[in-house]
Amino acid sequence: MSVKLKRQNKIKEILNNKFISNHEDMIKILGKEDIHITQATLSRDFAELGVIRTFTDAGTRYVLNQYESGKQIARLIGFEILSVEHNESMVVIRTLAGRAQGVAHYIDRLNKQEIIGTVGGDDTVLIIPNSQENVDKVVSLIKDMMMMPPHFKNKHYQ
Amino acid sequence: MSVKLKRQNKIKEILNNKFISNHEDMIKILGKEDIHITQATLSRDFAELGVIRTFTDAGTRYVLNQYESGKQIARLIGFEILSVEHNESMVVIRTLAGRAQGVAHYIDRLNKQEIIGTVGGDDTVLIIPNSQENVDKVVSLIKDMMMMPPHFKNKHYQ
DNA sequence: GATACATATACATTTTTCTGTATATTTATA
DNA sequence: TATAAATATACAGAAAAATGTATATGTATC
Repeated sequence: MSVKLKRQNKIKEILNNKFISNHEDMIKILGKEDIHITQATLSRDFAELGVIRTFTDAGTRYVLNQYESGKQIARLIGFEILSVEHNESMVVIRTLAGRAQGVAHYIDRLNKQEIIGTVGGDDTVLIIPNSQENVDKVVSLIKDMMMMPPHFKNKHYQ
Repeated sequence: MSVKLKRQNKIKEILNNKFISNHEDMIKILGKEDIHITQATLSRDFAELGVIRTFTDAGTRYVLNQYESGKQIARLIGFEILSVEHNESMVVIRTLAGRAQGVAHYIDRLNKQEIIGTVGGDDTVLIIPNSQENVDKVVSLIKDMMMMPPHFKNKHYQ
């Protein structure tokens, strides 16, 4: 696993510093760094890292997507959350110190109709449901999010 | 893995809502929820979750440690970081949107002598080394941090 | 300090994840 | 839209992680 971790970090570095327009290019560059993988593995790495294709004047370029982080974050977000509680009108999440904004951001991006907004402090996230009736629904949403299975399929870098 | 994830989330919930003073209690409560594990596995779960013992008037109590998050976060950090660059005097980390404060916080807590401070915005962390001479050292530190292997030993919940 | 109680860990096995091969599917180009 | 090029995925084997058993180590109590 540490092998995979190192490889994926190297891939990020290369994406940031070189103009990569297809899998083969990346595989060659990795090869020069003594990292030998097949196109299939790279395809999976791109998916996990949330790599996307952009279309520039100079042609197709693969880059990291700052917003869709792949599913790695989904797997780990549960670890950031310490508790989920609520009263009649809102849901309060306690997180590890310093991680509330990241969690709030992630929840925002779920774009759930039942959530009209979130506020993240240092270790607390406040979630405002769109109605008192939906408080329970929102709690379930959050808990599902925490449990989200790490299995991840490729489906076009989505 | 999803099994482990669910179990660990349940463990967190129980720690938040019950007074757990030893492994056996937790194992029994999990059993009622149809989660059957041995003491050895619980010991490992506690370690991974960063559970600590506190000493209250009512006796020993196991709780989540908001500051020492176990090593799960170490694994997460690498995925949050998109790039690490520097100039003569400082190091700049780009992160996934909304995750810079979490990364900055984590770096702060490494308590490295070579780092005199960090500032986290939304997707950018600025790291101030204690001297221009140490810029490279700090970059290495960050890269090592990203690669940190997820293997984790128990050593008294440290 | 000896004994009992509680927690951590070495080792072997089971389960899950990772990877390559082969191939299907998708995307680009004529 | 036919062909070629590029990427994704099913499947099987390899590698790594998770778990239980047995036991060692650590902690509390007398």
